[in-house]
Amino acid sequence: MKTTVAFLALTLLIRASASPELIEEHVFGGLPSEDDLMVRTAYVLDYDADRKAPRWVAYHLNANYRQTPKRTGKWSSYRNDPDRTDEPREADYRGVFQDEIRNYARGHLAPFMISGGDRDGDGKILDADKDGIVEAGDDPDEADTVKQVNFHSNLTPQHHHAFNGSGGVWFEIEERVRELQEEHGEVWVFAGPVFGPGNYDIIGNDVHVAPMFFQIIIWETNANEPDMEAYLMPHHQRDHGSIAEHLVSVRHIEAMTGLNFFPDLALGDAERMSTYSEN
DNA sequence: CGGTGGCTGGGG
DNA sequence: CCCCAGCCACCG
Repeated sequence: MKTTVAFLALTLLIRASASPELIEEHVFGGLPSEDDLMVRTAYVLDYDADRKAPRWVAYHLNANYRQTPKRTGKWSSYRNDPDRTDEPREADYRGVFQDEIRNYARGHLAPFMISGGDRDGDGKILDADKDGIVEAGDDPDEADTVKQVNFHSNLTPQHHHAFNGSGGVWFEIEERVRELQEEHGEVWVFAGPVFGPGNYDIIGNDVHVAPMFFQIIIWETNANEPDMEAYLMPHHQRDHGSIAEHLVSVRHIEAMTGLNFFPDLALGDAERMSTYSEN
């Protein structure tokens, strides 16, 4: 038993230490949980195999990373995660989108728009002219970064017309992320589903549909005073009003999810309890 | 399996 | 018009 625990601890340690600099970059203030970490070039997530969904995803975003190839062709294809076998698959979503009520599409948690930029520091990006074709001057080394963001482990069922698609509240929160990135230069984001006690809609082979989702957007005003907006959004609600109506405290999201945000930061109650307003 | 191309829809 | 979020059929 002791050796099993030691082995598990060692395994987690090795996984985490494989890319400590990426965890440091993407996960603001420390890991909210540490069950099944997956470290990718553009994002980090903690996977919940029982629900076939991430507990959370985290990413750092700046103007550089927004330089993605056009989302078309191979850059728009969803792919199976080569490092998992217990993730949702394309077949799990089959026919669901056509259902008027259960109009679920595959929604990115770490969005496509963060998957670009010069990550290896060679001065080149994948597709400067956004035509979707790798050509002379492009950096093919950045192709994996784009493909990773389209892995099924980073996708969950999201109601397209009421939530994920244009006009939906998730779509508008992602617009808010872009807006804050442009305003402050760089932001950090946590996003994920909220499962409480109770029953959930299930699609395909035991893929759980979250009844709510959260996003926390963080930026730095100075080294020790992060500013942030935390949102909690119902999944099935077409008329969602202003996104400001969904602002909550980080403590609220922690209570709903069991996660522990910013464990490495000495944040006072003011930061954790406040509800932040737009502008 | 990966790649191509055409489609829906809201908003600026 | 473009952007962004998605869908599907079809082909090698």
